[in-house]
Amino acid sequence: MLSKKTRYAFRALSYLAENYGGGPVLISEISKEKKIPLKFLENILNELKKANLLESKKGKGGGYFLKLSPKKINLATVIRVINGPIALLPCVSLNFYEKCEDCDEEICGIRKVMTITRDVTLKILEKKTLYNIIHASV
Amino acid sequence: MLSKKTRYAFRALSYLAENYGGGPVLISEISKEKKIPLKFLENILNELKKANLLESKKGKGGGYFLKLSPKKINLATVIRVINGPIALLPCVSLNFYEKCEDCDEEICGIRKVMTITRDVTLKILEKKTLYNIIHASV
DNA sequence: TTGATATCCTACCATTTTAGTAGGGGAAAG
DNA sequence: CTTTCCCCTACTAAAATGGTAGGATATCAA
Ligand code: FES
Ligand code: FES
Repeated sequence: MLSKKTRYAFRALSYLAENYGGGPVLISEISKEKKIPLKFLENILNELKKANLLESKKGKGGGYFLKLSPKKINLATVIRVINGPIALLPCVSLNFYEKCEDCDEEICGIRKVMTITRDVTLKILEKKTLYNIIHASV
Repeated sequence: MLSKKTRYAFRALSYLAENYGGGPVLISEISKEKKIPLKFLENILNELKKANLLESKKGKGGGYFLKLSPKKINLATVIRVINGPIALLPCVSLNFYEKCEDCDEEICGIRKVMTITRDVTLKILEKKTLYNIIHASV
């Protein structure tokens, strides 16, 4: 399951997506509007910024805004930044690969199934963007 | 990601699947053969038993064995027993549903995408069985 | 150039989950 | 009636989760 933090990230990004092109949005506004603890949200937005999904401006008139168009930010990217691996096993992860101890990848049947699972999951999560989730006719 | 415990469960079940029909298998044998800490494995097998996937016999000649044929135990079931929900969000889970606070399910775009994701994932995990993972031509 | 505004950064903290360990109780076979 | 083996409760260390606190730093505007 995705962490609460990741769900917060999606909610915040939805808000920013809705305001795309409208200048910087205050953390405090997002916090209030989307009911996300302010200091926790601060942290989340900063991580998204470091991952190059957001930009920010300090001082009066400052705030956060999307660096890319909502159509160009897919859900897989967001999950990877905030939540970590999407695959169900480390030995199957594209971005966070780790070898399984005591298990031979060549013949491992569990791994094969999890690879298929990862592929179908990614096919959706990489295709769906912030634009899709704010214009939710799926 | 699946917990280490879940991976242990799969390994243990694979072993039991390979020995299906051959009488009870000792915990200590599985532990040794699959390199799983014995006392931890004890715990895992017991949970699988309570979930009606395994049966056990005490005393000499005892041990654990599959209650059903390997073709009848699918991976989704095992994951649910040991790991919990398969869906990425509680509001999308079929077996562990919980409402999301501060979010309207009717219009929530995130939920819609996660529902699709859950469906394709389940389609695989419910179809693939222990039999598939021990005869791993996928 | 100074003050107000807002993000940035470091560190801390409580609670829960994970990954085990320890030790004995109790059924069954022989 | 003893050995074998599962069953059960309780404990624990370490990590992850879900936050808070407080100040540093950048920017704008009077
Ligand atoms: S190689 Fe990763 S589970 Fe077997
Ligand atoms: S309803 Fe669950 S994320 Fe919106």
